[in-house]
Amino acid sequence: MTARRAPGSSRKVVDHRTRVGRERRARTQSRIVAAALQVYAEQGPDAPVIEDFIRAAGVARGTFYNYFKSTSALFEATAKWLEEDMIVSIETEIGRTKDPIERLTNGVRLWLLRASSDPAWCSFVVRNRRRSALVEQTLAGDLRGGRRKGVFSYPSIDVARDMTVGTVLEAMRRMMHGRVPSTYIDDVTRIVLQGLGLSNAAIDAMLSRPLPALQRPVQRVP
Amino acid sequence: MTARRAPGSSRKVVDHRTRVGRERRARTQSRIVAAALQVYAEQGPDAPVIEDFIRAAGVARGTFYNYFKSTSALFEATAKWLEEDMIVSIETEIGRTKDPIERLTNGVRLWLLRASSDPAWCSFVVRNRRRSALVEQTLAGDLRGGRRKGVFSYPSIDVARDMTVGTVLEAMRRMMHGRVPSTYIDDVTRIVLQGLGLSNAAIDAMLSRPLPALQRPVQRVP
Amino acid sequence: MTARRAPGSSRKVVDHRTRVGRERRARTQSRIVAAALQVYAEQGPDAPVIEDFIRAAGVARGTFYNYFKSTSALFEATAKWLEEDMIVSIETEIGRTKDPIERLTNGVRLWLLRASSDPAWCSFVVRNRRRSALVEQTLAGDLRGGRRKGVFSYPSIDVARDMTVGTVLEAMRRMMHGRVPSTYIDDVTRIVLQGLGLSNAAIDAMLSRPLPALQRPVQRVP
Amino acid sequence: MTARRAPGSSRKVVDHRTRVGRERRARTQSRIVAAALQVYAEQGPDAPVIEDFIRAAGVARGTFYNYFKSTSALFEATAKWLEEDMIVSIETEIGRTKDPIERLTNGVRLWLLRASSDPAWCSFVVRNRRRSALVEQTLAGDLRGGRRKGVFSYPSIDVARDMTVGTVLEAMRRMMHGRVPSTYIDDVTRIVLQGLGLSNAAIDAMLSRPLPALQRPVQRVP
DNA sequence: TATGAATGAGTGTTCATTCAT
DNA sequence: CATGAATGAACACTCATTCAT
Repeated sequence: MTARRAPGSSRKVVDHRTRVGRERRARTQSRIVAAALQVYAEQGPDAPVIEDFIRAAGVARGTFYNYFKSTSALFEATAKWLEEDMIVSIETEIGRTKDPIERLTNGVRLWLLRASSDPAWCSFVVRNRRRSALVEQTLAGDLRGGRRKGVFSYPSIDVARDMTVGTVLEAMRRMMHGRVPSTYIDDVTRIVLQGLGLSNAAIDAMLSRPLPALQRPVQRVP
Repeated sequence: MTARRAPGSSRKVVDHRTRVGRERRARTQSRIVAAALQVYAEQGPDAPVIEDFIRAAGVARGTFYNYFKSTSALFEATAKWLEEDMIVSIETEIGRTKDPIERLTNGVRLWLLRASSDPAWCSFVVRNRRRSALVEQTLAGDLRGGRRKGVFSYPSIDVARDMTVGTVLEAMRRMMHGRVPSTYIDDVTRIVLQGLGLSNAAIDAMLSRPLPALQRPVQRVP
Repeated sequence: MTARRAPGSSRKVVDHRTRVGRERRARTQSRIVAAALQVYAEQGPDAPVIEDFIRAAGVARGTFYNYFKSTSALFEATAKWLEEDMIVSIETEIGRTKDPIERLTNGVRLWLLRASSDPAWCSFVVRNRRRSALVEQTLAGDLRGGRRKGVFSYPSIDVARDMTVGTVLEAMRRMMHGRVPSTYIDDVTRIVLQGLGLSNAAIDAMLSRPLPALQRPVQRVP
Repeated sequence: MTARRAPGSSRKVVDHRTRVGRERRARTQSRIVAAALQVYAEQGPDAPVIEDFIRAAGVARGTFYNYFKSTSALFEATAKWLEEDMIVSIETEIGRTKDPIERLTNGVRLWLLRASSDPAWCSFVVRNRRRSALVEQTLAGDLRGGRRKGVFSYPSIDVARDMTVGTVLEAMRRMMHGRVPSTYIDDVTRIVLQGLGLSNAAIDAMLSRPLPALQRPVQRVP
């Protein structure tokens, strides 16, 4: 019996409209964030203006403000998405590993691998002042774990963290500005491990293990 | 009104005026640069506006443009002066030292000492994207020297430089955002030396040497 | 898909659809106008934006434009409906009365009564710059009638109208911004009548008569 | 001895510069406020946009914001200046008069005279929602005084005020939209006084007195 | 040379209106 | 018809730079 339902307002139609609308909405939002990532990568966090974002995303000014209350809201959203993406991209790989030394080694390698294969991501991370809390926690855990096992040796956890993060960031800066030799990623990893007090033999052993490939495509938007 | 001036006295007066004028000019320019350093330290390189500079320096808008063609010219001048100041401040101390390991050790220690005692300088250096060519050259020389002596051991000069600079910058960032323990500077130096392959005994020996004090006052303008 | 429809049944279905559609159409239009009245009352005639109207009415943006060509069309419609509503609400009561003094007295009283019991209406009327032609005509007729009977006495019809309308509007403004004593409505009526030249005795006589209640519910939409 | 004073920075010169600057500043501010009054008179308080103000004043956008932080700040300034101007213009005349009935009579007459001779002022006052506190106080004082003398008779001070203000505002609205007969101002005053309970004889006596001319030029800006 | 009033291009944000679904 | 995503003209406000005094 269809008489109950007012003509033109069937539930199916509404659902379809809602679904299509939501999909389009999600797609546009993704377009804007993806474009913003590129823009931020090229210009840094302060320089770009709205015009840059909407031109890159191919949307109208008004459309932008349908999705983000302000330019700083866009930056937050981009950074947030990036953080979540990092979690998925990297933690997926090293999540199965329990050995903190191996985790840290492969974490640094995969991080730099991504930086070299995804310049926009690399540039955004370098230029963005805020660091991901989750990454910090993971790193601190591995640093402590490696020390507890008697493999890492450093004056304080803060200093160990500063050396690791600082070196990786500086390496990313170098990648941003030109090509690096094919051994560069392993070289950086090696000097970080050396800074953490690993013996040469242990470093060689760690680096001889195969690096798990980043399984998920690098370019992806929510 | 020039009729008042006795014939023949013109040159003397001009000389006096010129001299006084030059001195005043230099003084005003210094005021602006010194104020700008504070402003950049507080706000970073992108945020401040002309109003901030002239308010901090206590000059009028027009006066500003008598000394600097544009705001970016002010930034250049500030960065240039800072670089020259660094050369004087640091190189003065380690210039007498010939041993590259000692030079690098004390260079890092003095650099961090200055960062902790001069927050404006620290903040400016961290936030400024450009690196001083002179510092890079000096550092590279010492890194190569230490390796030639068989004390440093690193995969490549680039990586050694990235680790050293990255660690120091990250340490400065930490200093910017809060207090650090009194051992922090030596801890950072220690992990850098460890990253460069120094043995623990050698590190202890280096750090037990007294640190030459920064002899010149830290706050000084051209 | 039209193949489903049995031959010959088309008209009936269309009729049903048309009727239901018309009813729904009228209902939606009423919803929008009623909501708009509230919005105008709260924010005045210039401040509200489309978003306010559609949120208050619970319809989509597109739906709004199915019923009103523009926002100013909505304002016109709201004002027009209000005028028609006033006619019904007030004229219904005093329409039976022939004595112009009694008509004017009760007109003012009922008008103020409505203003005090229907803040949205009051606010809209006060803030709306346009005056209803019908009210003006009715008022002018009663003012002339009262003078012809020798009861009203004023310098000119324009001035009499300005005093009456101005006083009532100012009273409404007062009601909008706070509470008034229970005698306020009769006090306002009294001073208007005094301004029109009525004797104290005549005023007392007029105000002692019972005020016919507003018979139709105040909140009603076309 | 002039040697103490640095060349080119003599006190006289500085003073002159300061004085000239201040004068220019005051002149520009006046230009903007005067132009704004015209604009508000033509368009009301909500409609005009920055463009209207700067075109009317003949200044650049930036100049506007050198003087007023926002458009609402301009409105406040204009209203404030107008209030102060009203005080000078009207109170100057009736300030000498002590009799509250005469004060109120001439106050209403002068007010309406100004309204008819200064359309911009009239329009601004009518369209501006805020009322001057000083005018309200003065009016209330006179209304109470007249009643104390047994000349005014009204149900309550609020109602007397509403009738007086409402009538005058409605009269001003009429003036805004077209010409009025030469007797109009006295007619309005007459009906207000009648509304306040004055006898016809007393009204005639009051209106037969000569009206003190507005002595200060009407168009003037701070 | 010092001053600060004036300038206008540039930018962020709003909002009425359109239109594909 | 109902929906709500997309649009872009319009607007408020900023700020580096110029220039008359």
